[in-house]
Amino acid sequence: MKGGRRFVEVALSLPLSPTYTYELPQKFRDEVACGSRVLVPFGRKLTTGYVVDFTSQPQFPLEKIKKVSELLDEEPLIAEFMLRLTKWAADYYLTSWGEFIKACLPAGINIESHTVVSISDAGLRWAEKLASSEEKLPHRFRVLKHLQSEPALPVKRLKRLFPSSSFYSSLSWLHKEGFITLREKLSGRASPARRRAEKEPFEEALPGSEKPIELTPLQQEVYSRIVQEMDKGSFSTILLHGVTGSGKTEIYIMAVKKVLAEGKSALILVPEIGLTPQLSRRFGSCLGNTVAVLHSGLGRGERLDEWWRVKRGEAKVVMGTRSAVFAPLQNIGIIIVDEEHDASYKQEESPRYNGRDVAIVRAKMQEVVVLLGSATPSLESYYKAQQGKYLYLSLPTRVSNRQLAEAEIVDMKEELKREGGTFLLSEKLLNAIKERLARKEQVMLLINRRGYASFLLCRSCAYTPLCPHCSLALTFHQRPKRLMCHYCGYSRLSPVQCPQCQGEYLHMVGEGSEKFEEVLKVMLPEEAICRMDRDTTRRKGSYEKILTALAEESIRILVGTQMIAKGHDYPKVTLVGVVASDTALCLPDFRSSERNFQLLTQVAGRAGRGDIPGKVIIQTYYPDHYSISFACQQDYDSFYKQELKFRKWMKYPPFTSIINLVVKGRDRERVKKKAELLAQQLREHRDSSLIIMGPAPAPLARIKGEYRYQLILKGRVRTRMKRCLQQSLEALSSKRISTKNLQIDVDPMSMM
DNA sequence: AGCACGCCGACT
DNA sequence: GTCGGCGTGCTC
Repeated sequence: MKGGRRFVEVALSLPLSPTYTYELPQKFRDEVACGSRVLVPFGRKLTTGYVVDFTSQPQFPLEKIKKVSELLDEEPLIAEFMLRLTKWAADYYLTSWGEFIKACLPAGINIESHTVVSISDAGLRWAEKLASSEEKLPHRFRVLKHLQSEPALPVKRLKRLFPSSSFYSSLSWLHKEGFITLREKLSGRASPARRRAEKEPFEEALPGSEKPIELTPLQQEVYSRIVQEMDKGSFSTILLHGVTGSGKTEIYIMAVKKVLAEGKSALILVPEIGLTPQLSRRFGSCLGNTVAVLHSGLGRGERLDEWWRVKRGEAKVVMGTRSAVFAPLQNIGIIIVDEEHDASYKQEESPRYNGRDVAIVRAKMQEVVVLLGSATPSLESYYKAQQGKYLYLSLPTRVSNRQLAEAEIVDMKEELKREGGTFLLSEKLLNAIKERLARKEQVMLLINRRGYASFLLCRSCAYTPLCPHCSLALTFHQRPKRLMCHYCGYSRLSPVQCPQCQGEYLHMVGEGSEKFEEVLKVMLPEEAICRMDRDTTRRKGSYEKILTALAEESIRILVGTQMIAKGHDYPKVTLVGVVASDTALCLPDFRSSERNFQLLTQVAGRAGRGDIPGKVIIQTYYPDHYSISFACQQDYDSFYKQELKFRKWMKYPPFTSIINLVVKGRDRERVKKKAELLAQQLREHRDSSLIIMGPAPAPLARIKGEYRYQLILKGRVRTRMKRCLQQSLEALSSKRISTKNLQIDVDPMSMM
């Protein structure tokens, strides 16, 4: 059946949903398989595509079908089940298949062409003539003049030099007249270099070099239950709900060792690998160099090396961030998702997906157990467990009979009535800090706001500098003195005077981590105080540096944002203080209570991990809020019940799904009208599952110049609903879905 | 996404 | 007339 292999269906690494048909030259017919990477002509360009199917009867007119230019690999890089997984993801998240396939290959491996412009002899002569006339030239001649001095310039760069919407018409005019030549140049061929990364932390460690793990009876019980589930050899989801310090890591390691002993491989997902150096170190020392680490912090070469180690089967354990869910592991035995509630599993750029949810689907496709672990499970996972869809296992106590930290609430309303009371530090917290320091212990202080002041306010005209792209006030930073948007990253120098009325007094409202650090240093001048937030950990290695200093006790007080709440284990930290614990509650996010509860519980978990009992002091203006009081009591179940009630009252049941319609484009106002039209059409479909459709609450409504609409569905995103969405979109753009101006971000809260 | 094409008002 | 702005449609 050679004829059946004459044409291939190719998914392109572009945001285009359909697959394209190409003719396969005879010489490739025996080698190409599904999952092969090929170089194909597309429009004027050459681009990388992925073979997803073979046909003998193309749907497309034969005379318009082009030929595959090149076969890029001897063996298909994408395994069959990866094609299935990415196809599922593309359908589910309404993104192109090719983009998802691209996401499961190491960055930079693809080959693309870019157009290079050169000036011709005729063009040079013409440009000479132009040089004499100095009056403002038409766009195309300005471009031509610029090319005089450049032998060859990529179109992309030229476009950036002459930004105008008529750029392409100028270019095609110059081309038509023969003044320029256009060439396609290939780029991006990254050879699978066999360069070993230096400073390789796991290189020396041999498997089993650490002393054997001893499980407590409770851990043993949970582990046996997991083993029982794994031995069934089929798909199931386990939710491991273990309080902070209950020893989930030991269980992960045991499960991975079991899988390795059976000759299978394991995948471990963590929220942000840089934030859990302890965890990756433990895995490394227990399992040796069979562990590959995949995360965005790696350089291109390192990433490629690690990827190939996995692909070749040299590395049997992959530990990585969300993108590692697409790691090319063969014969997988278990998938572990640590801190499954963490928001960083969600990728906010295209292709948008949730690593945890893709992990569950992968586990289902490969018929293995997926273990979701957390001290504060997401509402949706807990809900599934309650429904019996997930197996629920819990570790309600800490190891070594250690108690959970005792928590105390300070009502800041009362504190401010007191003489000498300040916004930032209550008398109680200050005294507690002094007490711990006198005992040579360590303190962690959480202030969940970066920068120096939340915003500036002119005292004479009440002007507040806002982000030009988002509907948010700019945060004032002291070092360097800049105004920054914490949503989109926009930043500019801070004005000295009010830009509106030239008033001299710009009042600073709301304190951030920078200011808090300053205040502390004044109050406790003798102490070694360190701040840890996005601003102080931007440089590579600075994060580890701070944590090492903390471990060596050269830091006595660590001040920081939520970054300090992540899984650290420092036995000398006996006090955790939370300053203004309500900032998270004031966000326009229906998950804000849940996030607040999770943050407080996680940070409280940092206290008392050694032999000395820990203490948590929470300063708040809302001492009665359930997310705070239940976090203090470490009572997840009560919180869960309360939150469920709250969401039902808000019409956001736990099984709600959200579809964000992200609308962007130069003329945003007009596109916004389009989105409104779409909303109208969707409402006319009268799908019973659709309950709310409208602009997302500010400031979610406008981020980075995009407008967001939200579609809130009762229940998960069902096929029927998706079909309706697709139809409406197609009707709207009259053709296929274009992700150019209308992006869909499906944020389903429940799966399977 | 990247690019071509065609329409339209504005202005040499 | 042509320039530049903008919307629309196509790429196997």
